[in-house]
Amino acid sequence: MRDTLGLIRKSLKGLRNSEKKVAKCVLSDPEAVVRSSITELAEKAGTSEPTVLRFCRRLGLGGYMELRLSLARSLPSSDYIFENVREKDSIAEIAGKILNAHREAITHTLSRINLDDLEAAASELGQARRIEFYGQGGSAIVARDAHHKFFRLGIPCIAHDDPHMQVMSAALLGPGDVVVSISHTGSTKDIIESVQVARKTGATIIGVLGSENSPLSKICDIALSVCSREAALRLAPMTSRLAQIAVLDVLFVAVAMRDFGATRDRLDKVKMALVGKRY
Amino acid sequence: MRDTLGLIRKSLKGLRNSEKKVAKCVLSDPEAVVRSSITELAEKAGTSEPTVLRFCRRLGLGGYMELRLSLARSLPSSDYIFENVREKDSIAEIAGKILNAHREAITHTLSRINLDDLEAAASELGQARRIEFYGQGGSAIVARDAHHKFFRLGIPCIAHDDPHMQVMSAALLGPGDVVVSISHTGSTKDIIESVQVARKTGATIIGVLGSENSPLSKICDIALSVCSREAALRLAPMTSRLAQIAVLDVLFVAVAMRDFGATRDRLDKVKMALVGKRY
DNA sequence: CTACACCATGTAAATCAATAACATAATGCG
DNA sequence: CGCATTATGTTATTGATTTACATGGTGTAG
Repeated sequence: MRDTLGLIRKSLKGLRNSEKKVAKCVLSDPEAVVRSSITELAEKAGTSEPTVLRFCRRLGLGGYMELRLSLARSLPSSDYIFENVREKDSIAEIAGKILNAHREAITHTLSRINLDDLEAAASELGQARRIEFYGQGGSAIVARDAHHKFFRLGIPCIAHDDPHMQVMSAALLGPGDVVVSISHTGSTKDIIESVQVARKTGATIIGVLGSENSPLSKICDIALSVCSREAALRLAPMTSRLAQIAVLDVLFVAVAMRDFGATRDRLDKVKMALVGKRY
Repeated sequence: MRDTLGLIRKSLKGLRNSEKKVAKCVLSDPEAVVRSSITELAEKAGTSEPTVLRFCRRLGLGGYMELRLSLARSLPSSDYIFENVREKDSIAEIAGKILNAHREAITHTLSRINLDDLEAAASELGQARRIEFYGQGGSAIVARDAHHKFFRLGIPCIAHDDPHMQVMSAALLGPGDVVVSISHTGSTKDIIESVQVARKTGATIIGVLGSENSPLSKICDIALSVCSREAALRLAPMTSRLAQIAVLDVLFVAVAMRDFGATRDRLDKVKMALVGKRY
């Protein structure tokens, strides 16, 4: 785990009081720490150098230098992260801004996501008798992508974007079945209706959502929110889509790893089937 | 410009001989520099500390510390980048590995992609009378995603994953039309056939591909290759898919920025149309 | 061809930051 | 209430980075 900020957040409770002051200081302005000496940070945190050092050690780092280096790495590597794309931007600038926003979204998702929920979701999916992925519009693409991965695991899967198909299919589910509802806003009427129908049947509902508090998050058994500051611009939800796909990748791999022997066989079969389609 | 390695490469010719030795050393193993003291680097480069320092200054950096920090930032931020997911991995480890692989893929795509090609592709797409996105299997998802973005720009678009629809549709194209062919392997027969048909009509072919030298790349007018070391594991092409989506995001934004006034109106209309679908 | 000058590079010394060792203050428990 | 233990700060040491200076080489002009 190289995500230093996430590591600090997780370690917070196990820290001494004055070390906590250091942690707060680092979290509030990591950028500054990279530029500061240990003396400066100690002063800013209202404590002493050895305390800062002890803080580093407790994080599992060798020393203060390592903290700086480690922070420098996990920090957005660019000046223009949250800067919007402008009309006069060159293609190089646009590429830089967009791809950095994407990278940033993934970084944030990694550091913010609730691992217990992730674990629980993987467990549910691994035992599922049947998985249905629901998504509308842009999220339909995420749903399809998820379907395209999970069917390889030998679990009956389907992705539905048609709301009618969703409710009809949802009505036929039961305990042991899992619905993965994908939504950027978490307030799309159609999805919410489909989920409500599925819920009544006793199926487990997992949400892959773009925002923390939404109507949909409240009716999911497990709600996974990706970080979506939807940075670079307001053109279309791009970064959150990428983050959602990434989260489903993680779930897919986690499920695949539950019984890797069997998975490997199936994946090989899938691969072999495709050979004839290529030159 | 935070891309320190790029900066070093560009500065190479303006350097003194012994400074060049330092530069070579840094370029050959930047990772090591982050962990080294100035003395170690000087020794490795067969020169002295002050030379290393002068090298830093010539790069516009304050000192050796800044070089280390700066390198740490521009380097891929993970230890386990190319490490495979293992069966016994915890969910936290899996998430770390997968998301880092994704981030890595985006970073590499950003640093490797040919900006002239990207520019040319954006220009073609911006002037296109009609855009068709072709992709099979996993790439069909990328094609759909692209369609889902580009149609907002008011350009007639379609995504086809059915090979029959592809060839039929391709046969009806002509000069001024653009085909975006998406393929991970670049050797899928169906796509290649569709592209060949489209080519004969005089349509422009843009390829968004996973590998550099493939049959498909040879018959594209513009071939954009994403970096796809398909890091974490062999389960399914995940990182390259993400990178392909990211590249299409960049193209979408670049095209959108060509006439931002008109684009903004259209995007607003799209957004307004969705309002009634939400709570 | 030689000598002077300047530029590149290395050596040695000084400074400053990072860490270790130690001392003191605070807190908890018997 | 006092002792013990732990948290924190002070001082000292070490080791890194940087500066100042000296040497050696190279190019040019006399």
